[in-house]
Amino acid sequence: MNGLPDLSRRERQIMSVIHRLGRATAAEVLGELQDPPSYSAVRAMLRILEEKGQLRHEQDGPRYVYFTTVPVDRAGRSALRDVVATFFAGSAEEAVATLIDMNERKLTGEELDRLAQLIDRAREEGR
Amino acid sequence: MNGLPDLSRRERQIMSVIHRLGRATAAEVLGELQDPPSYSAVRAMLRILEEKGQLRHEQDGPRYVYFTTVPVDRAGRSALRDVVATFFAGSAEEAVATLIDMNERKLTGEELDRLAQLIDRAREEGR
DNA sequence: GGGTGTCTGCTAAAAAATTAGCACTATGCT
DNA sequence: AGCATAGTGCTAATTTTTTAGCAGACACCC
Repeated sequence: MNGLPDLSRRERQIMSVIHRLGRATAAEVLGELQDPPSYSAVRAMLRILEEKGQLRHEQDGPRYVYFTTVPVDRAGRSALRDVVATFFAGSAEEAVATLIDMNERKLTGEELDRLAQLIDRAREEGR
Repeated sequence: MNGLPDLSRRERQIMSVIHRLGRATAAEVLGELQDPPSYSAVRAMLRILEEKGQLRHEQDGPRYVYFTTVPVDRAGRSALRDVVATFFAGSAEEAVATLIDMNERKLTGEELDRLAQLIDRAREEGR
């Protein structure tokens, strides 16, 4: 039922940071963490996440730059699927409605136009 | 940045189950878990989650029925906010588009109609 | 009445996560 | 050359999670 592999607390925090940033060094990850642990701790986590196949790294000069193995859009879908299943009784409609409601003031006219178009297209697909 | 309190792995699994079910006994939670630990383990988790203020319980005859302190819709919003921030660079539009895309075949005409209406209304609000 | 099943309370053990620290290398700078 | 800085590799210790197990209460059924 759960698409994401079971990660521990810090592991998830760190994955979240790297998904946000795209790529990141240990120092950068550290900088993003709210209750920063030691540099060492972060490096250890990165190493473990790499062992678990969640991350990979490239050498950039003297340092490692980490990036996720699963591309962000795929991970995003997976995360949405979980949220919908857990909190919205599997109803994508409810989730979308909530998202729109939450962001009413933030969504621009253009964005809303594009979404309207998207819905139109979905309606046609479903015939 | 993260709305949900930091829970451990099993703790999150269990919270997820209870959010799905609404209310649940230890046995019911156990039944929902994919790689079921012992009954005892589940009970311990429930107790800890209650200590942490995530759950509360009522007595139902001889047994405890647990439910979350944060209502599911509020927790759902929080979860969506996190997902949008982490995987969609903060763009609600992208998240909505992805949700619709993921569910094109699943969303009924009626659901799409309601969403279209919702978007119309949001457009009017934003003026 | 006695046995059986299902619950809680509690405590202790095992496993996993998380952190810290030291040694070593490369790089850049003066 | 010599020094400071910023990295990695590795190992060990600490802390938190996670699990198991036993004892007692309560209900139910034969």
